[in-house]
Amino acid sequence: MSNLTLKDIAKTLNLSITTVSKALKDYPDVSAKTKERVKAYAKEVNFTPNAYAAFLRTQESKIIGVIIPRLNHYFFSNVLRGIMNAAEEHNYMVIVLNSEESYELEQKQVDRLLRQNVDGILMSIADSTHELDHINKIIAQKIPLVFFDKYSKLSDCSSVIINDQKAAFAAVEHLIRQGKKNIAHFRGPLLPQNSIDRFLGYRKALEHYGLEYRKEWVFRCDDISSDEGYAYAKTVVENHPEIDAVFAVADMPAIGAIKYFNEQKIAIPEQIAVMGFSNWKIANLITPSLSTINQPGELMGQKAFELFYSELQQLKKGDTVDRQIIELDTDLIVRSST
Amino acid sequence: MSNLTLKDIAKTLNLSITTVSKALKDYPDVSAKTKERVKAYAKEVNFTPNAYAAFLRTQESKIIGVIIPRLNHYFFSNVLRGIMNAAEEHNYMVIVLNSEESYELEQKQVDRLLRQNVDGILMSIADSTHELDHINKIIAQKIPLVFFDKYSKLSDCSSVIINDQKAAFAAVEHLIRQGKKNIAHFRGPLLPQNSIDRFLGYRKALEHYGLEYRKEWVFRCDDISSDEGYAYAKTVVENHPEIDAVFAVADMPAIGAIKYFNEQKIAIPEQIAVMGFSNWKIANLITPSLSTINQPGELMGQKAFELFYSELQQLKKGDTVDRQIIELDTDLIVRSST
DNA sequence: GTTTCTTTCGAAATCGTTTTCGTATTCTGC
DNA sequence: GCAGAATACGAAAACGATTTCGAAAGAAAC
Repeated sequence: MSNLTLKDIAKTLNLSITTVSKALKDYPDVSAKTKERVKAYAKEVNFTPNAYAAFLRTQESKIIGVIIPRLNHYFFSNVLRGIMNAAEEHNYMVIVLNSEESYELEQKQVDRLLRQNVDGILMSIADSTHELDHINKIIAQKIPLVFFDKYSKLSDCSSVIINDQKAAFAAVEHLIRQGKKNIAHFRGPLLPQNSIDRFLGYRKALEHYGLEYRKEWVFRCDDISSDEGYAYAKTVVENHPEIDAVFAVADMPAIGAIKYFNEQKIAIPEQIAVMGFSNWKIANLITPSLSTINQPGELMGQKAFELFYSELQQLKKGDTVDRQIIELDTDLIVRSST
Repeated sequence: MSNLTLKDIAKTLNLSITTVSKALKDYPDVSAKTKERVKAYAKEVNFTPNAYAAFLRTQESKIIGVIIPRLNHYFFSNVLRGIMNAAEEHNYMVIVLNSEESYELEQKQVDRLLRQNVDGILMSIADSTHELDHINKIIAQKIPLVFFDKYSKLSDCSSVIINDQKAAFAAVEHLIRQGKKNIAHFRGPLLPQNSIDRFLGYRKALEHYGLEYRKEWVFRCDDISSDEGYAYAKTVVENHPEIDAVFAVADMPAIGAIKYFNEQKIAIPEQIAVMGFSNWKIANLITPSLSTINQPGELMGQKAFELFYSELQQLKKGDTVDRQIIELDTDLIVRSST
């Protein structure tokens, strides 16, 4: 019942362990008849080779590690789902670790995964990660590494990303086309590339449409929280009444802003329009529903796994791995807030 | 550099593999001097024993499996976080699998975990799970099993749960104390115990406060979605104008209802009050903010891991395991929707 | 000086699988 | 009937750590 071994099968079938193992793996030097017999019995008793013993020889754990900065974020949950479904198809297990956006924790989690001898690592870099020793350690060990969403421009690894700058441009362009002229930006923290790129997309759109960029209309959300959005919305209303639209780095600050505007009975989008980024589930549930940019989370996870898998195959063949960067399309989702 | 072994250490220190292994594990039959030498060197070269080789002897994988019905649910994300943090403290890795609320998939995932030789399984049963063969398989293999949130009344396992009935009672009691007399219930599907218990709590509260239970005021949300809440809110307004409060089985249907009431300019909570269940992040962000029952997700995850760990220790000592059921407290969160 | 007891170490078996290499048997062609 | 090739199987050595058991060396006791 509980986990029988090759030895057990060999004994009952009066064969050697070797032959049983080879029969199950379709080695050419086992007769068709014996193969049949072994496979039939193996299926009957529901035999599965012990993963740990197998590892000792093959050095393949059939496990990948995933490090994400935040567990309870809708977007990352979706990515995780995409990864897990793709992994399942290829019979891979997924160990999930959490960096909590902390550089130190991220280093530690990388170490844990390396110790576990995972076959590959998929990760989204923490906002606070400023050095890449741990990343280089992975690369040095020749373990496939794939970034998703938040990557490092400094190390050339396979990545699945979106074009944040282009997406932000589209978002702001939409606001402009709705007739908005004084568009504020609730930007993210200074470090992660996404936050920078979205800010650059904002600037680029203003420039492209001949609108003036004003530093005092940019507010920084370090935690990307709804509270920050709420607070800045208050600042906007009280100190910058000329502002007629807000483009936020993420849905959370946008929703916080909407909450404040709702409370103040400020008409959205007539008096002030609000644009988010990410298309969290919640975006469609608030009143007014939030216009935003859709990030394809599940697809991103799936592609990330596929990149890992292809790198692994190349490594096994001894080829040099060619690292790819896949840029996924985003969609402008227009709802009632713009 | 990359993963040296006991053999390597033994060679450089001119000791046997045995002695090195024992020194690292503080066996009494190694001299203090040798222990020092070995440990110092091991730390210097950052040695960590190969988990797979160790497993072959100890049969301990230091990995637990977690099966959750939905990955991108705020509540389960929080539970996962609690599990992962607790696991990390005890140097355990976590393999996460997804049942998508499907009985078939749940069975498959259990099989995968058993094949992986995890040291324990923590799971929340899928809504559609109606048989327990896979559960019994786990128990038969003497692998610690802990349920969280959604458990099975039929198999006695350690569980971490909330008292859904009591919590629902408190929610409805609150509505009654606010002066509401005609309280509808958007209940969940027929199968999972939570949904049943919340419904029973609703009935009990009505009964306790001398209000009539009316079957036609109970609406079933099979998907526990906001769309269902929205649709039923419409039904309520159009067909049951006497209803002055809604208690929903979860935040999602409650939010859907609020969306509809907002659109119809029905005053919340004056004309109709709305009560959710779970306290998702979103509950505090909509307008009006949603009163709800707080479920302590992270704590639940932490406790679930601890139950597993204590069962494991008992098993290792050869004791009979005593299975516990931990009931966590919920809080009534009163916001603007009631 | 002989015996007994500690202390400290190492040889070797083990976990379950994979894979190399060797051997026994049958088959082919002449 | 025989060399040579093809076919079918098994013995045994890995993989890396753990643990049992035995043995050497020194200390203690008489």
